[in-house]
Amino acid sequence: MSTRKDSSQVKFDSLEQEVFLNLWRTFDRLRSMEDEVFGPRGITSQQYNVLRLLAAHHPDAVPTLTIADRMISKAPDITRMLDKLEAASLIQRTRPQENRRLVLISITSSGLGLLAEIAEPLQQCHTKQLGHLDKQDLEQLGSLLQRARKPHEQTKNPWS
Amino acid sequence: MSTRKDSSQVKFDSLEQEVFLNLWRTFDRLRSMEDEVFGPRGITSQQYNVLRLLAAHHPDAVPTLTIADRMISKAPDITRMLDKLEAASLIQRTRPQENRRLVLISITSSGLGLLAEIAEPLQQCHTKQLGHLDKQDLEQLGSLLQRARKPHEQTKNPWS
DNA sequence: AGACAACACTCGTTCAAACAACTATGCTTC
DNA sequence: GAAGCATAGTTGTTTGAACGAGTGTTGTCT
Repeated sequence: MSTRKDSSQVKFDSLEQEVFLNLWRTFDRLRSMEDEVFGPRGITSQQYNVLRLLAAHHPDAVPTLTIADRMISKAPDITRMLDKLEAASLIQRTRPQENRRLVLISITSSGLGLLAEIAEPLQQCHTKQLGHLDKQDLEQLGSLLQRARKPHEQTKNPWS
Repeated sequence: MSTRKDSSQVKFDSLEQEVFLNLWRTFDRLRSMEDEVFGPRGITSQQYNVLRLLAAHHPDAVPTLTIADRMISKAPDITRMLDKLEAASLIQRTRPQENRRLVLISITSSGLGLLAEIAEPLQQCHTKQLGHLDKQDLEQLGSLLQRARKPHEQTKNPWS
């Protein structure tokens, strides 16, 4: 049945499948570690990444759908996600006079404060996640991941 | 602000963070491709992996929580997930006389049929996902992913 | 034998994700 | 300058995930 070595208990149908399951498993483990940082602060990792994006543009504001495009994982319900961030006073929305279709989003000082507060424990988490790999391994892993998804990327996102 | 090269539009706080975001992004892209295979068949990728696990043990049955342990991504609500598979007649449950705490799960012939039916389009999907990488790249990526999560694995799962 | 702890799930509730249909605004073209 | 189309978000609804409290079963200890 399997074309792979039988020393493993799990049989994979192909090397590609095995790599994908490895990817899934590894992501799930590392994500659950991040969730332990974000959860107690009342935000999700997706929300955190919105805040980071807005902080990078601060003090400029960013249109709603531009945020959705730049999300790491695609977010079809960006509106409700921003609703929660606005309710928590971490972001604010404005409708510019010159184009009332747009809704511009900007981070508040509370949002910046939360980012500052979360920076250190998050960096500790990242070190715990991947600190056991050396620089060369990390760069190689990052490079392979980029090459793996390259044919499946949409145009003009900031993920080279 | 960034300790990394500024050629990229996105600033990363650390190499570890950059790799994690790469992992997330790549997983999200590849997963959405798989979902296109599973979605029309009415199952999720998690459900598919339960069926695969059961097929590997067939004709033996597997206790509910053993399945939950072996899932790729952890599944706290395994019961309701199995409910759906049972409602679709893909699995069946039995309570053994000798230990009525257990609920043993086994795959039905319908379940095996679905697996057989899905095998080819899924393999095509895997090839589309990662077929552009050669064998050496795939093995290296798989190996790096395993090493990345190694310190965070619970005991005795089948993921070496 | 009865109490109690451990085990294996199950159920209730709340919360987020997904997809599609809809509203509001601006642009174009005749 | 009204009709039609494109743009930019929003809302409705359905579905799945998450967390914890609760139920039935068995083993253990005195």
